[in-house]
Amino acid sequence: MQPTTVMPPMDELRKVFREAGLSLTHQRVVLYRAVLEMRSHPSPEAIYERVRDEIPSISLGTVYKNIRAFMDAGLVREVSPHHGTLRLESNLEEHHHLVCTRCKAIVDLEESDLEPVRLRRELPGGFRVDRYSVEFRGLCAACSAKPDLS
Amino acid sequence: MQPTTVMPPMDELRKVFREAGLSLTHQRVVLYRAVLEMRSHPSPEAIYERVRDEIPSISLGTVYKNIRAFMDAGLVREVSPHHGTLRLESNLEEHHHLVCTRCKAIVDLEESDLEPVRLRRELPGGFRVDRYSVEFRGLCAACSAKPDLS
DNA sequence: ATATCTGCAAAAGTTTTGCTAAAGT
DNA sequence: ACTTTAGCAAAACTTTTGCAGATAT
Repeated sequence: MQPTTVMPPMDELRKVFREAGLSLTHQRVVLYRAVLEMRSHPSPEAIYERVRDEIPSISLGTVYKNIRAFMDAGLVREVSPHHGTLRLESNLEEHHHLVCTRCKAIVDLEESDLEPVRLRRELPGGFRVDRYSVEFRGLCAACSAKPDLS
Repeated sequence: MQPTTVMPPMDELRKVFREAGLSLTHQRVVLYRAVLEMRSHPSPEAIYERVRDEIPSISLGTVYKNIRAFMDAGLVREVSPHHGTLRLESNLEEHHHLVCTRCKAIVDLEESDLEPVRLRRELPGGFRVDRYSVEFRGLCAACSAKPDLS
């Protein structure tokens, strides 16, 4: 198992939430713990299903609101910067992406722009890789020139 | 500019579409050319806006249907394998992902599982990279054991 | 002539928002 | 007491689907 996030005890949770400006509700504690425990990169729906065992009356809206709060506070992250709407590419060659997290612009990098990626260990059992690509996230020139106003 | 996809002449388009089992409609030709020309990894909405200059009566439904047809035929690809629903992660360390394109499972690879990624050239002007990660796409053991049935 | 496609509208899925009562500080 | 949150419902947004008339083969 990877040495990832450890379940924080209640008094540390209190601190984490206070620093994030989030008040400490039962729903929030259960949701946060669920996300830390679930190693599967869960969807909001999956979290909702899971948390309902503990709080049957919780609403999906509450799940979404808290996920957003956790993301805004930097407690969790979303896996893909362009979830939400489909983005297409016609470049079928192996290549990589530069992604602006602000304006969602995507720019291709040619495969030859990078040294080949090399694994140091075997991949987890039986996974068959078709292809890989490297995603560089950051801010494009235009967005990093503008003020943040968030 | 990258040596990406070149605009195919009409008789080659005819061949491409025939091999994909797609009949040659005006809308389809205009849509396909639009996707090849747009280097911005466009969304369906962006393609719709663009194509409306040429075919004002085209419907958004037709855009979606043809995008799906192009993707199924392998003429274009979607940038992210997990668009459509948000996926969360609580691992805030630098790491990489193994993604099953069939069941959408996501597994973390530790940063130390890979040799560091090295660039051979400067990035396009002014882009500020916050972090990068490598995404390996393929089939997990369970999915590659099952038949395709698509 | 037959199969496929377009446009339109309805529907399904995902996420956000507004409101009031409830809970946290 | 005051502020923030939960639950609920409505709404917004993205994508898919069903169908009748139009177009392609």
